[in-house]
Amino acid sequence: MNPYLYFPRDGSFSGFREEILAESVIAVDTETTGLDPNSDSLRLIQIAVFGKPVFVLDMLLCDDTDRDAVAQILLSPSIKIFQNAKFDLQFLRASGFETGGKIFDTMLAAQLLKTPGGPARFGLDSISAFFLGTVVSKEEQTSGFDGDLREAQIEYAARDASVLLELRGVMAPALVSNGLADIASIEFQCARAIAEIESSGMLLDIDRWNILTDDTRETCRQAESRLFKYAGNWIVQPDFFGSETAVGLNLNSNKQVLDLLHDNGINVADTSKAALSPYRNEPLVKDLQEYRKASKMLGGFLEPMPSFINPATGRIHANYSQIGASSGRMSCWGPNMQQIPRDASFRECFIPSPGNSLVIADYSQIELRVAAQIARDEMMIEAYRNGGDLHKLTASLITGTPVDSVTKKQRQAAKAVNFGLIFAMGARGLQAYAQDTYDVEMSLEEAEEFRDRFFRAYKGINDWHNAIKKNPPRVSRSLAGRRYFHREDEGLAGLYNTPVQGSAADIIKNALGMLTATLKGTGARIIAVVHDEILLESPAENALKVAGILKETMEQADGGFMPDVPLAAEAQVASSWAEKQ
DNA sequence: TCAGTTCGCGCG
DNA sequence: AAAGCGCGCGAACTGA
Repeated sequence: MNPYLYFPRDGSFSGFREEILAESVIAVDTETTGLDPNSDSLRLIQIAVFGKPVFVLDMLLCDDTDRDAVAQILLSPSIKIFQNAKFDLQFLRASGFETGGKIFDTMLAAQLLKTPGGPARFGLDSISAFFLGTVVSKEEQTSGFDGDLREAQIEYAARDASVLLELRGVMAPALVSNGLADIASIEFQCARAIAEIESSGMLLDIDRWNILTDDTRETCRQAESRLFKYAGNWIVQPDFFGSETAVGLNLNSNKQVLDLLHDNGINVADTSKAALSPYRNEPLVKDLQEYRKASKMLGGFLEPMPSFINPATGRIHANYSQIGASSGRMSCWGPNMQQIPRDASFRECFIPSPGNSLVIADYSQIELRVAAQIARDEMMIEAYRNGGDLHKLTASLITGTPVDSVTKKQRQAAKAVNFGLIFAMGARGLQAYAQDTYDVEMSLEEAEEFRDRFFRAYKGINDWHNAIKKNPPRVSRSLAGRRYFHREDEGLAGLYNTPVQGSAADIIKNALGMLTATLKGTGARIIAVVHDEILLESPAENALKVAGILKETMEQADGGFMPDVPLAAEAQVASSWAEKQ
C-alpha cells in the first residue's frame, strides 16, 4: 500500500504547497457523497505527485489555509491527471475550485487507445487491470463518504490518485506511438467544456411545457378514437364518455397494428414508417401516424421531462458521454438533449434565465465539408472555397439547370442527394430518404439518374468510394487521427461514414475546448451541444459580442487538419431554442 | 417475474 | 450485387 497523509489529522497541508507547485504533473482524484454535483458534496481531494506520499484532504475538516493551498495547486499550470475529469471538475467547481493547466484524462485516453482485444469498460479498475496489470478492489470506497471515514476508505482514495500517475506513465507514450496524441489533446481540452455544459444545464419553461403536454394528450386521444373505428374484428364498445373503444386492441403493439392493417387491406410486411410510406395517404395510415407521433411525443419527451428538473438548480442537467459513439461523436442521456423534437412548440420551451440570452450556432454542412476534404474532391473544394451553395451546385449538376435558375424544389431534392449519396445510399434508399426527410417525390428512375450524375460530377467522392470498395480497410482514421477498427462484417456505408462523422466530431470538440478560453470574461456559459450545434447562455448585454466570438471560434476550429476546405458557422442571439433559421 | 432483445422513432 | 450512419429511449416481446 502506498504511503499517504490525511489532513488535517496528519498536520497542516499548506506546508507542502511549494514543493507540489514545483511539480509539472499532478494527479487529482476526489471522493464525494454522491454522484450529483448539485446536491451532493465534495468530501476528499487526493493529490498525488511522483516520489511523495499521496495527500488526502478532508474538505469537511480542513481549514481555510489548507483550502487556499489546494485552490492554488489546482489552478497552477501543471498537467492535471484525472479519471473522468468532467466528474471531478464539476464537484471542484461547485466547491469553488477552478483548475488550470492541461488535463490528462485516463478514461478518455483508454477509450482512444481501445483495440478490439482491449477492455470494453473504462472504470478505473478495468483500465488499471489492462494497462498496469493490477487488481484494484473498489469495494471499500463506493459509498459512505458523508460520515466518519474508515481508514480503508482513505487508503483506497489515496491509491486511486497514485494509480493515475502510473496510468499516465503508460498511456502517454502509447498515445504518441499509436498516432493518437493530437486527438487526445482535443478530447482532454474538451472535457472542461463538457463539465461546464453538465453543470450549467438548461432552463425549461415548465408552464409552456405543461400546456403542450395537455394539447398533445388531446391530439393522441382523438387519433386513438378514430383508429378504433377500423377495428371491426375487435369488440368495439362505447366508453364512459360515449366514444368508442376497441376492447383488447393495443395500438402500441406492432403485432396487433399489423393485424389491423391487414384487416383493412393494407398488406405491409411490417408497420415501420418506411413500409407504410406507399400507403401514407390512406386514412387509416394517416391516423396511425398521427397517433404514433403524439404518443411518441408524450411518452418520449413531454411526460418524462419534468422529472429531470433538478430540485436544487431548477434546471435540466443532462449527462454527456464524450466518446459515446463508436464514430467519436458524443452521446447524451438522462435526458438526451440531442433528440429534442425540432418543432418550435418543443424548442421554444428551452429558454435563458432572466437577464440572459441564448446564443446558438451551428456548422454549415460540416459533414459534406469533411467528406470533400477526405476525398479531396476538387469540385466540392472549389465550391466551398468560393463560398458557393453546394446544394444548389448539386441541383445544377444533376438536373442540368444553370446554378442561378435552380428552384427551391430542386435544391431540396439535391440536399437529399448530397446527404444520402456520400454515405452509400442506393437508389431505393435515396428515394425513400428524399420522401421522408425532405418531402420530395422522386421516382426510382430519377433516383438512379441522380445517383449516376452525382458520381460523375464529383469525381473525388467517386474515387474515394471506389478505393474503399476495392480494398475495404480494417483500420481507418478521422482527420484528427481518431482510430477505428472496423468489424469484419462492417458494410461499405459504415466504412464511408464513420471517419466523416468522427472528423466532424473532432472539429466541434476542438471548438468546445477553444471556447472555454475564448469566452473568458464574457460571463457566457456553454449549455448544450448537439453534434454540429453549440448553445450558450450569455448575459443579455454581451450576447451580440458572444455570438461573434462563438462563430469565430467555431470557424477557426479546424485544428489544421482541414487544409483545403473552410469551415462556416452561423450564430445568432435568441430568446429560445426555437429561434434558429 | 425479470433481464435481455427487438421495433420504431426522435435527433444530427 | 446491394447497402446510409451514429445514438437513447419507451413499449412490447422473448426466454428461462
